[in-house]
Amino acid sequence: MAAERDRGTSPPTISEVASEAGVGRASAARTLGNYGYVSPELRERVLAAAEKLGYRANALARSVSTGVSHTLGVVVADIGNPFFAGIVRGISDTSRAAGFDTIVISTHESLDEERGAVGVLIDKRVDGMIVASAAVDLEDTAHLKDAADHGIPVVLLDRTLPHVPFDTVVIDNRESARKAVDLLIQAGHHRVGFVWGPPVGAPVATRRELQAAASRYLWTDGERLRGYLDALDDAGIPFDGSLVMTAAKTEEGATESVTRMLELENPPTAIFSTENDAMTGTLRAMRALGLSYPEDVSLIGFDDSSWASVMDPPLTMIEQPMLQMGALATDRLLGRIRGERADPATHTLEARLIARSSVTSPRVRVT
Amino acid sequence: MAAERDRGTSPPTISEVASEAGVGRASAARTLGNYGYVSPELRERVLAAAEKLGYRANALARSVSTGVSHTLGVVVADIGNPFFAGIVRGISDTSRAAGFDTIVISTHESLDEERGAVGVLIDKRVDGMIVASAAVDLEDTAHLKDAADHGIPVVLLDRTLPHVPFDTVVIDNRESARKAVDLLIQAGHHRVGFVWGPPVGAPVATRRELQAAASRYLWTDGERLRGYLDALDDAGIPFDGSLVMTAAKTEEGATESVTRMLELENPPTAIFSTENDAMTGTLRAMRALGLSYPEDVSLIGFDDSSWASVMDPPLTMIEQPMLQMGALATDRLLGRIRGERADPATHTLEARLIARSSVTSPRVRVT
DNA sequence: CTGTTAGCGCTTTCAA
DNA sequence: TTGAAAGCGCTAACAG
Repeated sequence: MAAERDRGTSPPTISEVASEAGVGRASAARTLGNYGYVSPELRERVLAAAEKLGYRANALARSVSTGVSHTLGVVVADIGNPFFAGIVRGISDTSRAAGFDTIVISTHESLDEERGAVGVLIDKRVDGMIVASAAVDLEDTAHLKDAADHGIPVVLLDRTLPHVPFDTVVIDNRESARKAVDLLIQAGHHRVGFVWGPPVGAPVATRRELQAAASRYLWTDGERLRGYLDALDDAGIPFDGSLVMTAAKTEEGATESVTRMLELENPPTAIFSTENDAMTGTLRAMRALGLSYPEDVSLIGFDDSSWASVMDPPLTMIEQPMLQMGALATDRLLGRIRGERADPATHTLEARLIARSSVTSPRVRVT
Repeated sequence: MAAERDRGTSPPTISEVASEAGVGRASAARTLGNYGYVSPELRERVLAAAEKLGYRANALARSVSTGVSHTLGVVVADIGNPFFAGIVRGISDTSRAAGFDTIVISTHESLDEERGAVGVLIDKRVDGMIVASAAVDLEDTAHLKDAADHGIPVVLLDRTLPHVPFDTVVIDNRESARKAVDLLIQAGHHRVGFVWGPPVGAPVATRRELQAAASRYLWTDGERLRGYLDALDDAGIPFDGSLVMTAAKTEEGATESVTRMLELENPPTAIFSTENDAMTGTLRAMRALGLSYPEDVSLIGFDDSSWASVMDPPLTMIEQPMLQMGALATDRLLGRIRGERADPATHTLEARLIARSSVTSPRVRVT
């Protein structure tokens, strides 16, 4: 039963339209649902009746019948984060154009919340879902497999997962980071700080230890770290654990870490920050120490924004194609929903390094 | 009929669980839906069967029966805009905690898209909706009334609408703007530019003309403009149309307008920008002209961010309580959904002026 | 407590 | 072409 909704005020159903028009339910349904054959004459009467009653199809009931909801699920860590907001904007625009709406859920980077979110999306019978998963290895992906088992296509966004049969859209984190750090090295820097590493707490001593730690955390962060190491290797620069941030991934954590680095006997002459908050944290630390860029330390950051370009001097940044990522992920998902059968593929978009004025040669050290 | 979904792969239904458990459909439904009485023994068997089959309730079917979807609709201009992203984050968090998911739709500030969005949400039988409407007067609100007529509570967010029976959550735009401009005036400024007025194209000559124009555009912008005029009035400073931006509301528009103002014979000594992009556009214009703040021109902007505080010098900004706005709007909506009957009210949250270092006394003019 | 049965609003088969 | 009737998966009266 329809609970205790006002029988009088409740929206008109297709049956009511049918009797108002003096035709059978099926004919009303056919014209209102745009399928099957209806004579122009009946059609007209049904339309008039619908108009008169203010009829609106109940999409839920329709979905129960057809098994199609025209709704997509989107699971991200934090919709308030400009990066994800940009992605969601891309998803939203392209899915809406294709006639799909999106249920967006923020998981606060918690795997448990993510499981709940995916569960709810399955229950609500979304036609597909896009997820930026907090999972790091295969054992954490049962919920995604669950969705797939229910016949719901999944595409992974921003983060890959090993050995998992889903289309995936990411950027070339490792290569972007490598290019950025390489730019710094080419400018003459040998000591470059890395802000936003695996949040293990204490600084890490060996490179092996660091890589092990990285593999237990977010894929993107790990990749950027690998890119950093790649650049160091290419240039034959030895790894120094004291130049890698391992504090909590917050702006404050970044500020503290950078402060510590900058107070080292042999401080970094350049810093690469891998996140928006890592950059603002870095700037805050420098400010407090009375240091300027690029004179005292050269800077490159991730996630370009209008602000980065109006800083004085403007910051050299890596720009992620957020809208494109969202659009491509949606595109792939819609393809699967339409029944495309190709093997799952990983699409890697290129992030662009926007050279501005926060990089220069290191000052000759006065010892 | 369930279209051509694989009968074999299709998710198990409550009937299948029932027969697997060897009980009646109703008992299975009761335990799986957590209602009515079921003996522990049957309950156990049902649960086991459900587990075994990997049963998940079909929320759509449930909604058709109960008339409740546990889904909220959110309609904003642009989910990619950090302001709306913050609001949506607030909505998402508090609604999820109450067991509701959210369908988010971006309308690109188009009334037509908004109408479509509201229509879809009605069709999908959301239990309520929160909308930051692009409507400016009563005639544009038929779609909202439509939702209400369908028994769907609506709460307005960020923008009020006159003579409309909806709960509304906004900030005190006018008063915040007044305070900001007053701060500038108290510092000694008599010529303060206003960036982001009604986009009428050409500069406006009279104050009356300006106000008329403002009333045809976005409510928030109009209010901020009124606050600006209030502050001028309080200080007895005459209105000067050449100090009000009327170009397109983009960063480029702001840059051009500010450039024009700054090249005036008698340029502004302070600028109040009412949007994030208005501020970055302003900074860009100043940079191009070789002007610095606060020496050459004092600055106050709307929508604080991490970046504003790491600028050198840090910018004085007005901070909108985005999360709170979203949370409060959701709270009001959930109240209505629960059946609260109080008269619709407008809740005005306070925006905070964060004084930093972009305001100083005007330089004595060397004529 | 449990099962039978009707019903939610829509789609879709099937015979007329 | 059209209408009757069955079906989607679930809830909820109702009898027992």
